[in-house]
Amino acid sequence: MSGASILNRFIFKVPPNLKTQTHTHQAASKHLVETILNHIKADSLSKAVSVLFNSPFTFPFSLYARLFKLCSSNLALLKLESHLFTFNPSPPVFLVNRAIEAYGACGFLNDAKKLFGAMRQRDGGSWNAIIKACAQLGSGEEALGLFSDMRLQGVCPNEITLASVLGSCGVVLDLFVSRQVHGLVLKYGFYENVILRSSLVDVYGKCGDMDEARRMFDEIDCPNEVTWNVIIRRYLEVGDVHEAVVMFFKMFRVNTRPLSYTLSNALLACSGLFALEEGMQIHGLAAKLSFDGDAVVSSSLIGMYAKCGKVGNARRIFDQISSRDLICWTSMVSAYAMTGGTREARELFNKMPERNVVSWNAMLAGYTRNLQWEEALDFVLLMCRTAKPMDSVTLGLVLNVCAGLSDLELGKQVHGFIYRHGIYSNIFVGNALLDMYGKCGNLKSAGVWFYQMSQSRDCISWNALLTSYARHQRSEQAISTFGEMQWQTKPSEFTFGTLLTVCANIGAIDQGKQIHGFIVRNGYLIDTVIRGALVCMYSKCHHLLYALLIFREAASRDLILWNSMILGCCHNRMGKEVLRLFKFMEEEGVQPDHVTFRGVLRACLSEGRVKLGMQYFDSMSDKYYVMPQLEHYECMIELFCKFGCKKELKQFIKGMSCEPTNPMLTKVIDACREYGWTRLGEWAAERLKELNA
DNA sequence: ATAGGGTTAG
Repeated sequence: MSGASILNRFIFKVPPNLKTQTHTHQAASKHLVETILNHIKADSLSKAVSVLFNSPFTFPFSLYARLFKLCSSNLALLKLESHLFTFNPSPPVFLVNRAIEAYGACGFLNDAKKLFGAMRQRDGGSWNAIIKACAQLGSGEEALGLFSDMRLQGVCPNEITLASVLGSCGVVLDLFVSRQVHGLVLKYGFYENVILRSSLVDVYGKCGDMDEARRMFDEIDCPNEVTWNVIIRRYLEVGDVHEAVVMFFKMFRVNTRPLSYTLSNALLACSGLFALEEGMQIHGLAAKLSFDGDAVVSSSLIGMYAKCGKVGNARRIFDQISSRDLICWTSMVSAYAMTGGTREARELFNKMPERNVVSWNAMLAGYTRNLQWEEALDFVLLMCRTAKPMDSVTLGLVLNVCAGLSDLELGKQVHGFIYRHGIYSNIFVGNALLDMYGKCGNLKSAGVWFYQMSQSRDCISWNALLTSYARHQRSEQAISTFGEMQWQTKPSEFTFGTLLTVCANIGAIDQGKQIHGFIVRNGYLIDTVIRGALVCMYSKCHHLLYALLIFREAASRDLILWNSMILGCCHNRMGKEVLRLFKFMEEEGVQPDHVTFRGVLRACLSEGRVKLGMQYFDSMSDKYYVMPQLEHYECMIELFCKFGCKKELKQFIKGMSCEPTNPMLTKVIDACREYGWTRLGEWAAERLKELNA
């Protein structure tokens, strides 16, 4: 559509001379202005413009100006502009400025630029209009270039210019240029302007310099609601979620009414902290300030409650929204999907009045989050069949599905698609691709791809590579990757969990200790995952005392940590310790699982406690509702064989709820030969023959 | 006549 507006202007014949306009025209014009105004009032802009367009004479400039401000569609804008120029070959500069602004607001940067370029006379407003259009349509460099042209031509920037220029700095993210513009704000004496000061807070924050942003903020005497919104949003974006919440409550203390978006940002911060209590407090404040039913606030409330696991609350909010938009619906679908309720999510998804990529992604993310790979694949196929638009998030999720299904072929196809569409520079997609190759066991492709994304790696990329090595027994490579990683990025808690497990698997006590030291020296938080991995590493390396020490230091112990300690003792043949630990665990009220019982039964085996072993085995299903698995049956059979308990063995193996396996029967046959239990031995041999027939 | 901020999905 570029150039259409210019063309339009020349297609029209020479405009009639205004002086020849008759009185009847003027009367008709007056009537038509009323009609147009009525259409504007009734929100039917296209009708208003149509009436104007079909009138063979000009209208008051103020009417054109008003319509330019309202114009939201390309078609209406074209008509408006061509009508204006048809009857007014050189309209006043301010009106052309309005036209440029209108093109900018509609996203037609090319038309805005052409109009600006064709102007014979310009004022500061023309420059402001074009700079703003460039800044808001993401052409920050161009906006800054225009600003420099403007100054070269001797046009003096005013406050409005500098506001747009700061907007461009926020697009370009250049701290150096931002400081220069900051200097201009001071030089021209606009420093008392709250909008410019807020923009400075905004720009420094966007460039990631929160210290400078905060200094700017603190210098403002009367920050308004936008200023507060900016500082809270920026803290949220740089990940200082805590400060975001603190600032939010500070805003209340100075009696500033928050914007709906500010409530949203504060709620987002709470979601990041899983801070249900603060979130509910904000919910209360929102209600008091009569924001209930507001779509923006409600969407964020739904997100916050879902993140904190309270889907019921989220649903109640959803039901109370006065007019639900697409985002409300998507938030609710996502709330169900992310808390395990993919069925409810799908039902709601099917009922949505309209959907966009985000809605489809939210649903797909639900399936992948809950490891429902088949459902996820069906959903992707549905998206393909119905030609739904996809974006980089969709593709990342599709790669997760490939990884979950270990479907290397499908993964390669997606890789091809990504390559053809040039989306590979997206870090999320890049990492998903790396993860896919790693999980599918194609370490060579993972390595090649990792090399190719060398310009754009982050911590997640390194972790993905490290985990692939760890998972496929390339322990030394995993450890050396950790060394290389530190040249490019800071390791995360996740990295240590994987690395310590690697050290545990190969008994690399020296490296394990080094990593432990690294964690402590660099002040990382030892969460339950790292603690469990440390316990596991030290006990697998036969440093049981260290393991116990770390276990004891834990403020709270979850099932995983108990299991690590129990299995660690098992590994060191400390059966008595295992049985004691299990008693303590029961006392703390932690529910054991099948892993716990693997340790407990192994302890009974090493301690020769046949009776106790039987009691624990029975208690699994009777008391703890843990289904015995093959490993538990195997352990019991070994227990009976080792200690020569013929009667118990016979009763156990014949009463099993599953068929005895090959190794189980072999073990029984060996035992029978050793103890001379001929009949049981014959029975077992017979079963083994049947099994292998 | 013209300025700043901003909700959802991984």
